[in-house]
Amino acid sequence: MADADLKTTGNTQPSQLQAADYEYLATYQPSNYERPSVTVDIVILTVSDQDLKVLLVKRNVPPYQGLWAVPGGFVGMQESLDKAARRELLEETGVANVYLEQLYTFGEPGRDPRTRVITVAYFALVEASQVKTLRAGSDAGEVAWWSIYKLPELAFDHGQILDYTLQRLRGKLGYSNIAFQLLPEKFTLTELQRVYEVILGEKLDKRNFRKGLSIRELNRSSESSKTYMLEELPETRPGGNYGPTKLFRFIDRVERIIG
Amino acid sequence: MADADLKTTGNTQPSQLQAADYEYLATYQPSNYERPSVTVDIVILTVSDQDLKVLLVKRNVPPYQGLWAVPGGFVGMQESLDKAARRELLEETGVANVYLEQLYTFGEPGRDPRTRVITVAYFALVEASQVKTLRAGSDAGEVAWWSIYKLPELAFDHGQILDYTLQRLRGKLGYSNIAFQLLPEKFTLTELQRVYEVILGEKLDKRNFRKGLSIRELNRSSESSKTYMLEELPETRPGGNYGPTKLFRFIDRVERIIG
DNA sequence: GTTAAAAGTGTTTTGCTTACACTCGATTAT
DNA sequence: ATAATCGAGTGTAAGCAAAACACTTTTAAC
Repeated sequence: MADADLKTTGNTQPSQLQAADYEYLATYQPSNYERPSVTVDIVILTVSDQDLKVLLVKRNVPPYQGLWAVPGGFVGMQESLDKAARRELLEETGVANVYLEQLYTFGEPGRDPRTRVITVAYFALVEASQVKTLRAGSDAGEVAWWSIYKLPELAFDHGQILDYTLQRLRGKLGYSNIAFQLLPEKFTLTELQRVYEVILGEKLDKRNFRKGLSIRELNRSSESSKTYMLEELPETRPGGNYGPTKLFRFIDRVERIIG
Repeated sequence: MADADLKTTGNTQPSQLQAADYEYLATYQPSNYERPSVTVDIVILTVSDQDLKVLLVKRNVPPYQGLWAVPGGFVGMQESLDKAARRELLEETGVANVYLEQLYTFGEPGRDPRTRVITVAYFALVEASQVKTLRAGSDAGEVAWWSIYKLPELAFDHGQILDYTLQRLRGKLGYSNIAFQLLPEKFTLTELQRVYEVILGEKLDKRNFRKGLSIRELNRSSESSKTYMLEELPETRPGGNYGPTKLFRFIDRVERIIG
């Protein structure tokens, strides 16, 4: 083996062009080849009513008029893909600074009957409470949250996009803290467990679930060396007709944002 | 939770357009908005000389003339992304029917100094022995295999693409059979272990490694109910100045191909 | 004060992961 | 022909993580 302890290549984009490059650029004319359109589609997910919900818009123009679709739009010529995705997200839900991740790029010819459209699909995780107003874009009528397990008929290949999203999300639950993106700042452990259950589609054991969490408890704050995921808060939330429940906070609120 | 035992949505693209769609399509004219160029870049990986190698081409035209790059090319208007990737792969290496997977889409404005280029990156895994001839494309000079751990200076954001590839590949080693794509039909267990070691960048324990494999052994072929990953073959390969080594075969050679 | 509803809390068993060292078989050199 | 070399091949014990499993506590409503 070449070098046993190398982990990644660590390369970044060279910032300097060479002399010949400038010469060439001066004479470069964008060619007149036909080009596909490029869009971003955003699968916006939230957890509410003990269910995993996705934001869909009802198309009020052809093609697929009357069917529901994942919101999306064209990528601007000066706009990165991530930026385009954030812009669409903001336009639809009014939220910014939420978790956003590129999912997959769908580019079958014929996926849009009008013309060649390649779409870079993203998914976003938002807290239900953050979303105030749902605004429809120009070619959309209603906007609504649908259970990802009980979807209406979908336009384009958006059913496939949602399948893929659910697969990715389930996969990431196991080795990341992604679930916290779907909860408010303060939450109970039961609420956290519900998020996992709703995404995985199965009930989990309460005691085993809690064993897996690394929690910094209130009293013994001595061992400050360890790295915890959750922090117990001094506050509690009154239960309805039962006892109060402890509140927790996710410690590392960094890395919420990409792009 | 809405429905506990649902696993995925199971949606597929609706095949029928509606009456209004045809009406609309008849009058549809592709708009004159400016569009980005879309390319595919293929990270072609192989294992040889106990190292993980990537195929690079030396650019003989600007920009980044003289630097090395991952092979790639434009996506045809009637061509799916997977097809375009396979075409590029065939053009460079002469191989078909190998493992190919979409990696990520890179679309920062400015990643190509000429014009806006969005590239859908793929990676391919090939056996070293399958690749006969390396053919350079039109804007490339030399073609060569480089150790992914000792790379030359790279054009565009291709260093980032290779970083990402290695990350994905390492991740997939744990929960998939992807390593078999890098080996010939028949191989020894030590050869298999070398593939894992070269990708992970660390030595593995021989006995523990073998414990993790599920092998159908030659003699006790009674328990046919279990599902094995490897099959012991009656043949052996003569060792150099040591004893013969057993040969194995990967049982489920399906799913080699996507797209 | 009895009931209802959800919170909170440990132990045991089982399986997986890790660490670790010698013998076997064939070839090569003396 | 004998010894040295090289990699193949093989098992066990300890530690750790995962899974199964049930009762008590707290508050509000009646």
